[in-house]
Amino acid sequence: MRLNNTLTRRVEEVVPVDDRKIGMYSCGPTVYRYVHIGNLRTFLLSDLLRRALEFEGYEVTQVMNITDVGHMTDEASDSGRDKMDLAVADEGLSPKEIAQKYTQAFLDDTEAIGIKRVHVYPKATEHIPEMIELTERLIENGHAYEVDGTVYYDVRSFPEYGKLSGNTLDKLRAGHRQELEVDSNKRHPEDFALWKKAGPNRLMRWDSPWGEGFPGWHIECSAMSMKYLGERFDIHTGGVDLIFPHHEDEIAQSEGGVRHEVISAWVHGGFLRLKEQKMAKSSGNIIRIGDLAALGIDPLSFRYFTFETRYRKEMDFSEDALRAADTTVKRLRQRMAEWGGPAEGLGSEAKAFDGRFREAVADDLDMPQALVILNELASSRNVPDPEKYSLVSSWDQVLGLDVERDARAGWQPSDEVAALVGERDAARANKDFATADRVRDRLQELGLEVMDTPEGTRVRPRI
RNA sequence: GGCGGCGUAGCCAAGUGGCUAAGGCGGAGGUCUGCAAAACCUCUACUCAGCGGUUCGAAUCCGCUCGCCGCCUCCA
Repeated sequence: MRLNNTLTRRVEEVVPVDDRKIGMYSCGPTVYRYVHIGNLRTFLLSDLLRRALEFEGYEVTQVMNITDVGHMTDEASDSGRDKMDLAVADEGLSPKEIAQKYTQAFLDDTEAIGIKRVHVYPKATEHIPEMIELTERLIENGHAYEVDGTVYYDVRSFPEYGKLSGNTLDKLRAGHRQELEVDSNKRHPEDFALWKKAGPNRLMRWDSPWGEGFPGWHIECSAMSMKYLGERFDIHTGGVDLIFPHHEDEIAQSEGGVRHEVISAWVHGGFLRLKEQKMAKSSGNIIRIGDLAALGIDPLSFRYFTFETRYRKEMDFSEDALRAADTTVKRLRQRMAEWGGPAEGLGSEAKAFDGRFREAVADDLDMPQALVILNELASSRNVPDPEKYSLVSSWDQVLGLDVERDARAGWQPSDEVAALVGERDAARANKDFATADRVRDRLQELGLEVMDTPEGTRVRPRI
């Protein structure tokens, strides 16, 4: 497996820390609102990567945080409100109920698009002691300082700050965007909070060595990733927007805490744009996966849709393109049903296709290429149908499109349909085409595709 | 202001120095059919935002121009 590593800006071979095992951490959802299909594109990337690694025979342990502590609407000043608190106010539920509601919604949405459950979903609120412990360690190591109940990370104590995003301290200074309100307790404007003192109205608060407060945004990922995957692991995934500051700060915290490199490869997914813009929950420019059902689109077709563009490239969402993907997926399932079932073994042509498919997937998840190979196989005249079936069904370990659905279903006509088919065959035998056409219209009204074969009328559900 | 990305056919989108610029959807024609449908076959960018340059050779490298997007504040 070769992956584009944001840290080195190169495509590199994945070399696991531990032989054939891979530890992988994926930034998860904040559970005070629904996720949209833009978020899901990124979660799909982590699922695809996990499946691709397993396809290559790695034993993957995947961890995804559930962020159930709200972050501030305005991180730069104390005037911002906590997002979880806002949700609580809006919905009249407790923080715990809000978190439960949206965690379940998140799991339902990911399941609908074929995302496998990860191995551990640690919740931020259940790891406050670990975060406090790491914060203490950072203070001991000279990377952090406390002022009035808030603990800050001293970015100048970490010379490698900026290595992920390119936002090194001199660049940050040079490009200071505007007059952001600077917290006067910070030694330097670029310092960020590890632990924050709780204001009087704040709902979610915990005791700490520095008084009552709550964790900073980035510390949960450092604390929880190292708890479940160890202080040295392989891959971290997330959306491009997290590169800075979230992942940059996470590196400073983790490496400052353990004094060595923690994560080998950082993999970031590009945005899904809607109407030429980033899909943002705050602006309401969003579509949820549940909205697709109303369009008659299989949620798994969204999966296929995201495979048409390389994961790290920005892509545009359009209903036309999604419908095209939906048609392709449904046809593929139908062809699988036509191909019948798997073969005993594979011929050399089929093996060559398999090698090409695997190579594409291993090449930094080149799914656009993998889909080309899939299509070429489907229309190849040199590969027997059962071998096509075998290959596509094994590739579905990566694709996750439930390609065998139609083949498995073994659709059976109802008595009514069977009677109509008999009627039509009789009419055609008598060359009574007026009746035959009338019956065909009726079958089509029932949502069926009507095909004449040497064996007579054949029907199947229309896609 | 700093950091980064994109602009390829009606739509989505591969390709990042060299045979005729992938593939999907859509569209057109054909074979088959009583007519259809399905399936299969053929066609659908003399050209890669524009203008210069490097090169024997560029969609691919360099420069400029135009248009668009993201991060730098919560954010997939």
